[in-house]
Amino acid sequence: MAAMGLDAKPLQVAHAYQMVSAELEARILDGRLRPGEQLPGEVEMASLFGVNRSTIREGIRKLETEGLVRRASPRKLVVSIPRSRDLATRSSRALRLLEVTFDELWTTAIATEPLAAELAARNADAEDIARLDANHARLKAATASAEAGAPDAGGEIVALDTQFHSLVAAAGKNRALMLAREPVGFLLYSGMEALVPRLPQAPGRQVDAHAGMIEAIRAGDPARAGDWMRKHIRDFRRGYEMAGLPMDVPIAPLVPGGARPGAEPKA
Amino acid sequence: MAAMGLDAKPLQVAHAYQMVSAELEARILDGRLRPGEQLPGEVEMASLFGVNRSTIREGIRKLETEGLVRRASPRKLVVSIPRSRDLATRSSRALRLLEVTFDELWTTAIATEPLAAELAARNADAEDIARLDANHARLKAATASAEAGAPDAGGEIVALDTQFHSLVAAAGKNRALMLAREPVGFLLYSGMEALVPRLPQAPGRQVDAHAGMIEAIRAGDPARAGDWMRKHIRDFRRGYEMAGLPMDVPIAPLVPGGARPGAEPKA
DNA sequence: CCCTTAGTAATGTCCGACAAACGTACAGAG
DNA sequence: CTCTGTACGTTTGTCGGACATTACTAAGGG
Repeated sequence: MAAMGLDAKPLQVAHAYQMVSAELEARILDGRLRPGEQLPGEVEMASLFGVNRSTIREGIRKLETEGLVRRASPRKLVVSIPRSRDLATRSSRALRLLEVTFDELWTTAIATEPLAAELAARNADAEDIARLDANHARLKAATASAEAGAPDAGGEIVALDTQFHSLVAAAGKNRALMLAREPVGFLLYSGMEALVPRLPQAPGRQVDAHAGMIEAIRAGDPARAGDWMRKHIRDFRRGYEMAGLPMDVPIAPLVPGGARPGAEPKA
Repeated sequence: MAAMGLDAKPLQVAHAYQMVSAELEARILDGRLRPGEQLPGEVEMASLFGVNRSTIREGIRKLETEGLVRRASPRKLVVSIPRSRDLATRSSRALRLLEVTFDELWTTAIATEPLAAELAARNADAEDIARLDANHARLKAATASAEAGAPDAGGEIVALDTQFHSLVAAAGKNRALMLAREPVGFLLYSGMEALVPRLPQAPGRQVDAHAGMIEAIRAGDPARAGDWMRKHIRDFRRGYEMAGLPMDVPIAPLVPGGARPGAEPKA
């Protein structure tokens, strides 16, 4: 019974909890339910949809996970816009599981990050610049303590650098770019963790580049901000090369030291 | 009671179903559970974690929504890598809810799309080019039927254009870039829906640009492929301007014709 | 060896129940 | 009069059990 006129249509049965989430999702997406609006309680929804409360719960769980719905307080369920923070985390996780290489991330970053810097130079307001300054102050402090031989300063430098680039993107006021670059940046800059111990001069160069970029953004000079960013990103790659780190292997391998036997699920 | 030394920490209670999903998620992310591996049934997991089956279900629902787990068949729950398709859909939805403007999307695209074209020219294999050719054939057909006055050809042209750019990105073999550009492209090219009826010559120019790009990719000429893409994207903006469409308003407004009264939730 | 068929087991859904927490209303203290 | 504390009803989170449907499995027949 190979072909009888139909070509392998999925035809997945619609489960009740999926219909609940699909229905609510549709109402949110077409504006019938608007962000901030509160949803009725589980019991009431159960009677509205004509299903059991357990089913409603599973449907809500799906929307909650998708970020279309959020708990304003433990008892208030409100419609909301997915936070880019969460979306970025998800994408970042997926990229890690896909075992993307340094090269893939870097190639993407060299396209997005300079643009973010240029936009920042055009659109940054006083608050953005204050945040960049604050970040830079903390980076200088962390760099100093790293040079003094502090043990855990590397991790903080990575976190601050990641944040710096997010702040630059945020200052650019382009939400599409922010969402697109965030997961890439998050993963790419985490690769610096491996760089710091092998290249002691890296943090110093980084501090200079950040300083130059902040200055260009403050001056409202897009070209200069973009140039600093390009230089900064290229420098990162050069550092990676000099440290002898490979660019064509997963940046964050799934199983660093091999899977441990025992402690298996399903026992 | 403004400041008393603590800065509003969330301190959210950990619910059982959250611990279930968090535990499984941790095992997936550190490699103890590997993609493809099958998970035990709900009853067994319930006894393993010492919670009720309903609780397990809610936890699994979360992982399922996140894409870390998938049903290979209705009875088989396997660990999986989130599909970039799903992630892109989510991000795209979020951008729409955020009411991003044409300008934001376009500015991001002018940075990512040419890069995708360049990478495609470097890395495309025979299958990629075959897919591009197939897409282009269908686009030519749709364009012809649109010029002949077919009613619904506009929608197909949009879908084919969106797919074309995805195919180009896929041919570039950079997964980070694919993930970053997909939601932006999806939303941006959907804006062409409004363009086609007002600018009858647009599809023709589009066909030419796609043809040129495919040719450059086939020839393995990154610079030319990138140039075609830049031209194509700039042309899109020009078309948008010429059609008198605004660039600084949401590309896909949430409430197109105003909210309808009645049919409100919570009756 | 392939196909059919019966049996088993798992999922999806429902029902009912209860403790803990959250919100609210009200009473009392400052 | 405002603030604090308490009592109450409500809602959520979790539990236990139950059932129909339907995948998988394995025995049986061709």
